[in-house]
Amino acid sequence: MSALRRPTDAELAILRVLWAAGPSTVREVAVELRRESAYTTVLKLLQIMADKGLVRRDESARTHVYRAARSERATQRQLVRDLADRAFGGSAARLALQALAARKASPEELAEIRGWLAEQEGKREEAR
Amino acid sequence: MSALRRPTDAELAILRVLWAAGPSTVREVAVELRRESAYTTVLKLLQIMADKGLVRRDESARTHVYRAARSERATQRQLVRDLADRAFGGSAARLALQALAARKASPEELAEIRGWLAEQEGKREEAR
DNA sequence: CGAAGTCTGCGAAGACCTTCGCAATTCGAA
DNA sequence: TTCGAATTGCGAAGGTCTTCGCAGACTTCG
Repeated sequence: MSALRRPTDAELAILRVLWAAGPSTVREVAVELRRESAYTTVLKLLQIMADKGLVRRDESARTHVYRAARSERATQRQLVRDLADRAFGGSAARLALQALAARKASPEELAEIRGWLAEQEGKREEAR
Repeated sequence: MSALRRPTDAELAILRVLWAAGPSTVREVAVELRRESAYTTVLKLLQIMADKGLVRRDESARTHVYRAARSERATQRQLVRDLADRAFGGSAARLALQALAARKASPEELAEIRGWLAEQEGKREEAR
């Protein structure tokens, strides 16, 4: 149970399915990834992920049901922190700036960022 | 020469040294990473990285000198895009927001973000 | 009941990553 | 020139990741 390691690529692909679809059987996940992986590959990965603690397994029925152990949010944060440490000297803000420069943001996303900035302003006001 | 793969952890650690120190010998890199890797490990990694095209090797002297093939900026962008694709549905802006939420930004960094937002405003004005 | 289909567990193969010891070569100093 | 130190190249070992075939158990349906 090495809970601290970041999910691998294949694991993340499976987690994405689980986050989007909720608790799922092996078959459901495999169907969602059909072009990418054979059924037994998905099964094996889910078993390994259960060992690692990345997913929880409900074995009450013959056909097991898996769900993500951590939320998409929490996992994203972990990945962001990890990347910030490995490639941005620990600065998540510099990572954010590179992200903004790397790809165009939609107007909605820009609005969200503006909102977040305004929130920070508010906090600074309070702190005076 | 599989130029498209992202650098591994150990490779990134070496690249960080090369970006910070400029072109360096194996020994210089190894000294910088002394607690983490033996000399021959660094050597082997640099050789592999040269094969992959991650670093360039100057062999004109007996002691070879290595330098990063791509800038820190460009590599950061690649990593950000990669993470956006793997964990944020391709949206770099959502990645940026998670990054901002994940760790406190310094006032300077906040100012940079404000500046970037202002720049976006300018572009939208022009587009009218 | 019996056949066909589905599911899990097992094990193994191949790819990559990271590590490092050892041998051969070269350089520099005594 | 000869010896010791430094450097490169080689190859192998051990780990993880990803893949999948196959066997055995269970279910369903005719």
